[in-house]
Amino acid sequence: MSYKIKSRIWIESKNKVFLGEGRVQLLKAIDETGSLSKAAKSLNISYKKAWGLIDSVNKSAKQPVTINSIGGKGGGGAELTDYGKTLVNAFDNINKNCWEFLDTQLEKIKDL
Amino acid sequence: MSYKIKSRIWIESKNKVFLGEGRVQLLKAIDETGSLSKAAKSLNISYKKAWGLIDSVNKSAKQPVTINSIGGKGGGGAELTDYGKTLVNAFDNINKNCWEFLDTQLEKIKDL
DNA sequence: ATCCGTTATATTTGTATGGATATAACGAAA
DNA sequence: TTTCGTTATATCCATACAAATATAACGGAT
Repeated sequence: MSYKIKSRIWIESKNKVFLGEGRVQLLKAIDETGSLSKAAKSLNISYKKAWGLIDSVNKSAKQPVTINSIGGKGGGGAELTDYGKTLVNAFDNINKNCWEFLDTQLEKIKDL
Repeated sequence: MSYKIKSRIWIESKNKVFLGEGRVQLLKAIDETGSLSKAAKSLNISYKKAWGLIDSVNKSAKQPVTINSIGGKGGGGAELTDYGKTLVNAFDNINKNCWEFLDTQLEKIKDL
């Protein structure tokens, strides 16, 4: 029975949360489904919460992270921009590196 | 206007939270004040919450982390064991290292 | 012109976490 | 044996956050 080190990391911009694990998960789901409502369903979160999250992301981002369209073919949709994909990849990379780093730190407590 | 990377880490044992930043803060306050109720006051949390936290810590720890006494001189009190001090130091060290590590990762997003 | 499924938004409802409060048990000291 | 301040515990209450619901706006396709 050994210990595990868990972590949550997030990026802040102007002292407000910009990107975290939940937001990145949502951005990935938007990329996969092409729609904010479908992405919310796939993550079992309410549309309202999902909308608030990407609204917040887009408002504090330097460039658009998603492009949301109302009406038209299929009623509209949402897509991840290239900039959004870059951010998602960068966050995932940092997060994965953090996990690996913390695994090395486990040595310090495994015998306590 | 640059980004900041924030983090919260915690240690789990048997899939339950064992030590996190809040618990470590509380353990430090117990060490400083000699009492659980005083420690709770100093952190502006309720006694109930504080009691639940250290009860949880002690229940999942391999050795006692605090020793709580009821009655007697001063009504009783709580003190951090040597084992508890070791845990607090180990957690603080890992947490600090994590912050430093994440600072190095900032480079990857600072131009995004 | 109508329909459709989506984004966008407000309002109401539900829930879970912590706070406030009350009280018992305890044991050394006076 | 009474006092004292603490730990331990239960119960009730408040408040913040998310869920559920409702509805408007939109624009391409039919």
